[in-house]
Amino acid sequence: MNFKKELAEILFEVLEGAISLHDLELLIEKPKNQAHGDLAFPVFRLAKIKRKSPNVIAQELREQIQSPTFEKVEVVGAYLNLFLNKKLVSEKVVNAIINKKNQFASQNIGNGSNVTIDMSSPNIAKPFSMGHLRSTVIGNAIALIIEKCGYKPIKINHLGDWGTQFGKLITAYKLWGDEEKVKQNPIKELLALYIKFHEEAESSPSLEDDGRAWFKKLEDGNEEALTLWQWFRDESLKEFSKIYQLMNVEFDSYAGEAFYNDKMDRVVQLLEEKQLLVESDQAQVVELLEEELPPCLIKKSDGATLYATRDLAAALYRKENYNFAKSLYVVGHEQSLHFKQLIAVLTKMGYDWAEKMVHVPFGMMLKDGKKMSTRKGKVVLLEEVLNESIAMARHNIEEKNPNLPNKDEVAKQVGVGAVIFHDLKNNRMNDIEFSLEEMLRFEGETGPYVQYTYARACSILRKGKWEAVVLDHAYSTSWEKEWKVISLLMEFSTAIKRASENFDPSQVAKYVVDLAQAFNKYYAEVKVLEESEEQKARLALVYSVTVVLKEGLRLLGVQAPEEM
RNA sequence: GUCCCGAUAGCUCAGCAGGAUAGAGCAACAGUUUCCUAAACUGUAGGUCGGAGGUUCGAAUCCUCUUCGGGACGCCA
Repeated sequence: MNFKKELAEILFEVLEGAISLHDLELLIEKPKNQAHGDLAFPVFRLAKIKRKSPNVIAQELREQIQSPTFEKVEVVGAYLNLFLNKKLVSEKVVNAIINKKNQFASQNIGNGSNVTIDMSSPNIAKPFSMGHLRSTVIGNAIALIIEKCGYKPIKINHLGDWGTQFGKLITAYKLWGDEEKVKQNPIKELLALYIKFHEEAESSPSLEDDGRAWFKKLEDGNEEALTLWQWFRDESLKEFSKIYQLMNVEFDSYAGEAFYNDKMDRVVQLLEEKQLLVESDQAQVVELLEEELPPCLIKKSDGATLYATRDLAAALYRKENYNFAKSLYVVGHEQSLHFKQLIAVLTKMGYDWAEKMVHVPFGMMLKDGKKMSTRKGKVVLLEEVLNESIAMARHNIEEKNPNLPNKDEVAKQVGVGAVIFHDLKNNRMNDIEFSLEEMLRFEGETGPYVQYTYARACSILRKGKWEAVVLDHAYSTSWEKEWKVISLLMEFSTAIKRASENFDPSQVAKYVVDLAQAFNKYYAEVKVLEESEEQKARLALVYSVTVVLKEGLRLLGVQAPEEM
């Protein structure tokens, strides 16, 4: 159902190859102004080749385009404006959706190949902050979108469960910790200890050395260190799983940094064999001079490993176990240097698959224009935000639809949907200033707006007793009033494809808002349930919209209640 | 200092494989419910697309320079 391609092929024939098929497809555009038709072809390029005025060329072309797909071809200046045959196209689209249901717009670009997605990755013993929300939500949406395009996503929660921070935490716990208090409120207590550590370290820098020493012990298998670490980890995971359940996110693997503890020797060995390891200030590094990057630190002067070491081990492990076609890292953009180094080192090691690794960066969640810092206790907790959002949704239901049967369930879907959608609707590179007010807005370009549109459409179908039978006959409508909605329905697969290629869920979020807006306008203009011979066609349109809105929201990780 | 991002309406942002008059939402103002859920819809107002050059028939979009904001730059992750 790609009419752009169809037009390109017609033009290619007519022009006898003056412009390649590929270029033609790029030149054909979708006019912003509906009065300019559904597709347009600017002929400037031809004017140069043919040495005729653009307007003359356009006039000539108009005569030569003969296809039932286009009901009208107009020339305006140097533009060829084409109008699709509304009846033919609309019925094609609507029937395709009725037949394929949620499989509509599914594609098989990926051919079932594996794509690993490193995402979420919260730090153990720290609260799940708004910052981690972004990686979780973006990663989850990318997984769903690429799956729709025929890839097999493998979601990996690369838990931050290893590193010097645990040495610091153990130090702090041994100095000031209270077992009972930690048991009662693990995350909160551990966070308090972590903050206290950094406060105290300001005046007594030797604490930092103690922290590093404890981490070294942990890495060397010291029993006391390991027991504490295991305890912190278990408690943290319990807390995290509550949030993941709330957001409906699941993982294929929880192999975090600690998982690679026994796999790092091999990396170091490989680097040595390839003579890439250099000593520098008692530390082991890989120089990246030709790449014009700073050196990548592999081992600290005390022999302990670093972030990069673990990520190298993880990359090797993932390649060997999942044989990925692509390996994505949904991690904040402040870490882009790290990933450049990582890929550079792997390339130096001779692994050509390093080029299949992609850092998918995103902007930061800011508070008062500044980065949030766990060390200074400047965090906003995701769980609190989600709960507030759910409460707000619940309040709205009480006000607007008090007879709704499953209020709590719907409040959860709407509240959580609002938070997720708010994160996904804009380009992921934009920094987001944290604002509860913004997040809890349920009007305009928001998740609840789209959900509400879906609920209204579902309501029409219920009352209109719509049954999705496969219809092989024509509808008695001209599809004039429906056209805006139809032309958007056609674009669903394009939006998905773009989102998948650019790892950019906001393409789908924007699409779904556009469709909801178009439908709401239609809803205000046309009374579907009024008896008319056009009703069957209109119900088919409403049904099509519900299918696409629901699927679009699903691809973002947002649920769609049928009533709200 | 080097590198990476960003700058479009009062606010939050679309548009950025160059195309026809730069679009939404929020906020403001004025309206719409005997009729499919008003979490909606309609209308008014709001802009030298940070600045300066360049490429082009055509630039918010591409190139160069520049200003401002954010981030990263070896023993944190």
